[in-house]
Amino acid sequence: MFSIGELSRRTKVKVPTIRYYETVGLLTAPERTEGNQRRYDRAGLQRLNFIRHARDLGFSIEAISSLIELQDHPDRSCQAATDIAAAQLSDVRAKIRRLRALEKELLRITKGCDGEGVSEDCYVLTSLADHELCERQH
Amino acid sequence: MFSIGELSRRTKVKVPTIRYYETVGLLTAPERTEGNQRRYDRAGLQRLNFIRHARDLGFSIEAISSLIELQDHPDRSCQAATDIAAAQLSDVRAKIRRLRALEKELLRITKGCDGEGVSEDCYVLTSLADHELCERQH
DNA sequence: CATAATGTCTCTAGCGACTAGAGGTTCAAG
DNA sequence: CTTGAACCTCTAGTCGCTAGAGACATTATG
Ligand SMILES: [Zn+2]
Ligand SMILES: [Zn+2]
Ligand SMILES: [Zn+2]
Ligand SMILES: [Zn+2]
Repeated sequence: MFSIGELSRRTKVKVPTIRYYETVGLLTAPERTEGNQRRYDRAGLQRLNFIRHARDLGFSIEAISSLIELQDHPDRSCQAATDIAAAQLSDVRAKIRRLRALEKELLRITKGCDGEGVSEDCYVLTSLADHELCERQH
Repeated sequence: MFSIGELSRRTKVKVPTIRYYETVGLLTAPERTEGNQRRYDRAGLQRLNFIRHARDLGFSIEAISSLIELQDHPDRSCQAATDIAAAQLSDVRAKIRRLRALEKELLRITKGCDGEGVSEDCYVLTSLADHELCERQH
């Protein structure tokens, strides 16, 4: 049995975030002391570690909710879990593709000016004003 | 002189977004008709195109504000503009690095289960519960 | 010229995932 | 028993929009 601060230290999740997870239903409300303070057990710790790991991997709160729901029913098919993970992977890949396109254009833009000149002739500003100068879509 | 709807059509920026840009000071308030409706000119169109392009490249509203400020003073040094663009590039690259690490782990995780089994034995769920299974930091 | 349809106005609230702060209570150490 | 850190709830702010309500303006058609 440990306090919210202790749980925070062990999971590296900030105290207000833990309370936030409780209000949105990701964490079930733990026991309280007589003085109304939260006390967590090993199960609470594990659950929060799960949440933190999934958040670090970019899963949404909603997705994590579904995953936890599944975890709580060991006999159910895990199809939903693999679907969620696959969706997350393709999401990440889409983001990478987009960012790579941005990187390309930003590289061209930053290379075009050394910052020694004056705003009027700046390639950075000119490029931003005209998408036609871009090599690809983004 | 054209309406906000016309401006929206020409720039592909939604009407409420245009109004939002005005409230946060990105767009200067345009003239109004007698009936209080906004009327834009060519300069307004150019400015909004600039904003949209910069937003598409991931610049923050604040960064765009600075860039526009600079654009309005053609005689100033453009150092700030190149700094902002360089910062944006390194930001994008940091995001790419992070997402690539996520992609790696998510690939491992999704490969580990075909979704045919049961929640209890699911590699997706097990992996999320234990960061030790991850090959790298993320 | 009257009406109807579409466009526009302001204002407020909501999204996701927190984060910060105020003002008050409880706990643990000395 | 006192002190100070940790805890409590509640509200509001972050970013960049987006959606909706209810009212007014403009434009197209008959
Ligand atoms: Zn320059
Ligand atoms: Zn472009
Ligand atoms: Zn599985
Ligand atoms: Zn991990």
